[in-house]
Amino acid sequence: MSDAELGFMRRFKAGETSFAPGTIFLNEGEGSEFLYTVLSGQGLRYKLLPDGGRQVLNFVFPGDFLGLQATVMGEMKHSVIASSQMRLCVFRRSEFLRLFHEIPQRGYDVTWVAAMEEHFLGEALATVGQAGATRRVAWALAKLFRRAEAVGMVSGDSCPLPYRQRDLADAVGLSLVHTNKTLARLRSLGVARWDGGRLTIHDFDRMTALADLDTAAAAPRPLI
Amino acid sequence: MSDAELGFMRRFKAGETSFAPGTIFLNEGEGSEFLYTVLSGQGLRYKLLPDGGRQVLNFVFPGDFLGLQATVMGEMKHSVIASSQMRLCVFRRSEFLRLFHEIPQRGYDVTWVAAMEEHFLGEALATVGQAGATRRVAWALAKLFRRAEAVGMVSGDSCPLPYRQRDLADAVGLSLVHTNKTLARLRSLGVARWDGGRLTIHDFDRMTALADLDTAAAAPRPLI
DNA sequence: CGCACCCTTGATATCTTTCAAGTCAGGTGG
DNA sequence: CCACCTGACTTGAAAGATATCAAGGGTGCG
Repeated sequence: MSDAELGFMRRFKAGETSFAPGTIFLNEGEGSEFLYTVLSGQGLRYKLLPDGGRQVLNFVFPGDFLGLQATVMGEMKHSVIASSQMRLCVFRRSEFLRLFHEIPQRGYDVTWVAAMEEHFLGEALATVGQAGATRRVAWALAKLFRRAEAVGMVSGDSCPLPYRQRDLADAVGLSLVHTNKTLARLRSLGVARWDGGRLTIHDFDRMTALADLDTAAAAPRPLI
Repeated sequence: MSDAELGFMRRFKAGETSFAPGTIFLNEGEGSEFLYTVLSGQGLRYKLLPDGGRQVLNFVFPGDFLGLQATVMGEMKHSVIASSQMRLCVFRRSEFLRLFHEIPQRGYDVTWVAAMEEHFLGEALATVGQAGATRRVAWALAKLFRRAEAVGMVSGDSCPLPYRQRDLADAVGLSLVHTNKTLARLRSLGVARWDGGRLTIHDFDRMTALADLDTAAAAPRPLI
């Protein structure tokens, strides 16, 4: 880091914070004084629908950058909830515009992150819009596993997965019951199992085949 | 525009170009030497699936910024096709990083656009994932009308809509047949009709109610 | 012990897809 | 001008996938 960068970051960073599981710390429709980078723990981005439904937009992992929408568009367009204990690095929204002026390379990195998020949502939309239940669920589990892998949370063939079946169902656009039955099918096929807060992939090749994903690992993410 | 901005833009802009309906000018999996801003005409962003399916990610309107992914991630993650005759402003990818250094405000605008796109895809995902057929189609038509409105393409209660029913079906994740029947239902309800390349909204209130959208107009978009 | 919350499973209802035809308009060649 | 073709739109009927309803089982916790 250059001196300019260090100087800016000192002003930009407001501190660190921690949230307990179940805490909603960014709220759809509200602004936020802060931006966050996830240091540890996992959560969910989601939207509530007027009719009571919920769509999970993405699973939040360490390294994720949260609150950009509130910063550039004035208010959050989705909410974020902690699913496990989360530790976050806190930044001042008020300094955000200056980031582009003082350390342009970091501004570019923010754009990179936003483009990556856009890419992910496009893939999610294609999966939810076009795939049947098995592929949707397999895709979501494979994605989750890959992301866990990218941040070193995998040990052996399993990783922590502190979510509920309801969360997965709301992510892939299936009912809870059907999601449960689809998970049971994957389990009985010997492809993957999800027990006691951990996801285990027994046959990664078959999993990615079901998910229709290429076998490339997740791209590294710039730190913000 | 400041002098710095003008000087940069002169280097950044490579010219203008035009594509005939049916031309695929950005291709999933390929890089692109250029970035584009749409001057006129309409198109589609879409992804092809290995099994032959297609997901339309968004409808392309004047003012849209295309090719960001190829620039920041090395290759396009979706394709773009012209649905009507399109005129585009062409920029050199090679100068893109310098944009952040030389005119940071424009760098911020790029981030704004990316965040907006992310917001749209989130809303699309929520609609496709949670809503039934009528709401999905009503949502898409209402969105299209709003976007046309924002760029002055609406006259009276109708706007041009140079797409096929298949395009809409692939956008909302329904079969062509079911999309057709849903359109017929909206027509017989007197809410909207889509004929001869034009969309007419007879009852905008009922339309937005069906679509579950708020009544706010689309936000203005920075020019790039 | 009883309550909550989550996961699981079977049966039934609903929605959506698929299949199969048929219409209609524009374009082309005789 | 007409026969023919193609692509897009339309419609009905049957098949298939998913949602909803209902109920039981497990676990942690007050």
